[in-house]
Amino acid sequence: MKRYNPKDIEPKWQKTWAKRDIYKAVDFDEKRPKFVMLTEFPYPSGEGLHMGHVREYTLGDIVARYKRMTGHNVLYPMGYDAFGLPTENYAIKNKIAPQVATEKNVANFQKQFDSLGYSIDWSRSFKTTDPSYYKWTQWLFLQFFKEGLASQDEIAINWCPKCKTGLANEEVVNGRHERCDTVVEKKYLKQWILKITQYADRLIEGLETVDYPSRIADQQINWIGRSKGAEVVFAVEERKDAITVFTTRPDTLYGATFMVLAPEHPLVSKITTESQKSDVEQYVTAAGAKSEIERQDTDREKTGVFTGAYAINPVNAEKIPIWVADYVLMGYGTGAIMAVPAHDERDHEFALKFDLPIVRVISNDASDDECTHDEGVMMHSGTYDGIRSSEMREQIVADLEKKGLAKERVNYRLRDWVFSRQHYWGEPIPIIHCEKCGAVPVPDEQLPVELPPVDHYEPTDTGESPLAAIESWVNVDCPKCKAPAKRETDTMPNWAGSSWYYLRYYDAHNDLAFADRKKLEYWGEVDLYLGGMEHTTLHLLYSRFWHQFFYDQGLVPTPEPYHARRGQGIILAEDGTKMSKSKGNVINPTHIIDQGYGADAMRLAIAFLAPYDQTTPWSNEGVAGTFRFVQRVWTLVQEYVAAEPEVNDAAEKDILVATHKTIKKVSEDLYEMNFNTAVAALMEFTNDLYRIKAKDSFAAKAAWKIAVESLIQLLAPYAPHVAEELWEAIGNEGSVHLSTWPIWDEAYLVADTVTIVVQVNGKVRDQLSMPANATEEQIIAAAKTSEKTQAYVEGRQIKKTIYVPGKLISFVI
RNA sequence: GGGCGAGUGGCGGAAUUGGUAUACGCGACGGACUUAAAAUCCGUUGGCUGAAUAAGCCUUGAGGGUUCGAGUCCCUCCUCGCCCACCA
Repeated sequence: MKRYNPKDIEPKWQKTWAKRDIYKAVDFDEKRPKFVMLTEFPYPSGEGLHMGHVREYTLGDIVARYKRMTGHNVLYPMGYDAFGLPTENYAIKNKIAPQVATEKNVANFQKQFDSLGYSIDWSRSFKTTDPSYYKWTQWLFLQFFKEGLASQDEIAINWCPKCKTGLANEEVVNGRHERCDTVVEKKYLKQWILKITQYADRLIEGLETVDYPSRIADQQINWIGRSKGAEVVFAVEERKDAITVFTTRPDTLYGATFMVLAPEHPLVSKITTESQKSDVEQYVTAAGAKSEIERQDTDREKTGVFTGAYAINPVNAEKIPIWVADYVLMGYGTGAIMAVPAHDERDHEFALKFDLPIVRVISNDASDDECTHDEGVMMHSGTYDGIRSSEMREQIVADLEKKGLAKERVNYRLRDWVFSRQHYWGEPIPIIHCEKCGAVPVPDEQLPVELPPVDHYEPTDTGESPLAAIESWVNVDCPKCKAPAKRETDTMPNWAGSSWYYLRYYDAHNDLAFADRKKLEYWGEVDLYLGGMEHTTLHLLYSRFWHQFFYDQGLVPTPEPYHARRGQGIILAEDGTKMSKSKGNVINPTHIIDQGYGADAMRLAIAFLAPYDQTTPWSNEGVAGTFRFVQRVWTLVQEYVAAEPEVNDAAEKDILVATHKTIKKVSEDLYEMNFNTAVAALMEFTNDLYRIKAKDSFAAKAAWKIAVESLIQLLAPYAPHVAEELWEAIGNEGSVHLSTWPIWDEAYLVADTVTIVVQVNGKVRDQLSMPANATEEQIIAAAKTSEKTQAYVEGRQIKKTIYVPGKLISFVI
């Protein structure tokens, strides 16, 4: 008998599958239901695939294979998200073109992909850096531009001094650039902006129509941060200026005892009085010099300075001082607040420090000197005294609105998307700047605007991309008026190409459109999208925004891109910490395969490890375990093949019951994505078959045939190579992966005998094996007379008997 | 400070949603095979008391409650993880 050695079978089948092209997705196949399985495409770094990739793609592959075997026309595609900083940095360091570095890395990734046995339709693959792809990224950008959703503005942006580029709000985590951990700075730059805030409500509402886990939906809703409130106008005393504030608590207006402007607020310099001028200027300069991290530190003591000016509270005409303080942020609301120290903790702290008046306007359970934001009954609020604060909230805005001093408003935490990067390795923004015509889109027939070759890829300190140095490329004629004009030299962020890539899989090689409408309609929504939780407020949000806009433009047939989203957990190192190069605890999936475990054992180990969405440490011993399991299956099937045919039907019933039980369990688990318990069920099944074999050898050949075939088929999504090899070994024609998934027969799952648990006062005292058709009376009688139960029941009064059919009897004494 | 989630053997994790807690795997221990080891195969393996594979008690982060019965439901508390955060 041949021993199980993955090296003998895995490369062989990988080649055969590629040659026979068995994983090809068929456009317009109407006979079978379609299923689009998507996993996030990788960034082809120099390091190759890591465990996180392998978990995601393996689980995706298991689902894709299962769906294929259940009769679906499956599209499981893969591509490369290749623009971005790591490749650019690599190119700078090694003085090679990023195009060349990308080719090299992609070739390496491809080799690794092949060795894992994924059922990907590679005919639809592409890189976001292919001009034939980014032609359409540019074209789609121009649709935003034409609708006024992409524009260039000079605004304060987050700037990474190390990467020398502007960043989107989503890329800044705790004041640092999420990629390189450098503290970001504020910088005023002319930047391209995508107006994602215009889709804020749609991005929230759309979540109700899709199947996302609540933690993903909640996180997006949280990030968008919709809050309902009102804008209220405060006049500045003895001036024509007015300060508009945003508040979610207009009910506390009578308690506003001062106002605070952000240091960057344009009114600061205008309203500051002569005597306060130097203090205010000093404060504003100092605030500007602080890093975002310092600014955002909530433990910091409040600072601020009085402007010398006063505002008039519109509800009671009271004169209240206007302060400047950096706890008010220019980027949220209007950059100015009305301060209500009695009902807002930050204002409270500020008032205490600077000895400002505190006026309580809501009466509730809180003690007098306590700051409380709870609801209650109004006080010190003129004619509103005595009504509920929640009622007051609506009324006061309506009343002020009549005087033009307030209006309802919704505010978002979400910021518009800073979309330009001052780097070489990205899609050029297809705009030409003409002195006369302004920003002019590059005409469709001139797309793509290809990246020109340059000598130096280094970013500059000036906020200009290296493309600006290539005069022959920059200087062009205006497409409109033919006057001399200049190309936009900023490029798009790495999130651009990934915002629509799934659509390209539907029609990867189309030169006339980003995808053919009929193909978009045929494939429709992505049925299942598996990816990392870390993309919830980045890629996932961005691509939903793009898709919703495309839908509005009539470019795509569905309002949302992904029907169901699932996030897989992180695989930690064996010591339970995050894998990292610096700690030297990185597990390389390729090594595991090469060590002799093979792809099948590794795929099983990944599936078996834990629920897919759980963060869990990796275990090398775990792969050893799944390898042993594959080996046991291998040996069992080989022995079955070699066994002499018999006609004895000794264990037929046991074999078929185990088989159908397992088919049911594995099918249901796969449907629910409970990969770990499905593998456990396959292991149990194998153990059962070994037990039956030990007792009766391979008698009941007919039943064994069903059992072995089912085992191989159920195993196929997890361990595709060994399943294929064994499928052939038992004499089947064609691929197991194109065979029909077995169906269980409930008839085998109805047991003749059931185990009834006997409890006395809630404690288990005995188990009875009873015929399945035994009546309640028979079971109670048996329970009462059982030897073990008697010791507890004898001589006592049974107060109550509970009978759960087929499960238990409980006596209360 | 706000939102979400989780605490079960030495470890990763099961538990039909209120009905035999610890499936499956790892590790460990014992045995078979072997000159020996690896590999493989067969056992045992939550804790305590017991010679026991007799019997009993205890056990799902802690404490209380509901129930004939709670890992599962309710209340209080503790710990950990993720996301957001001077967001007005």
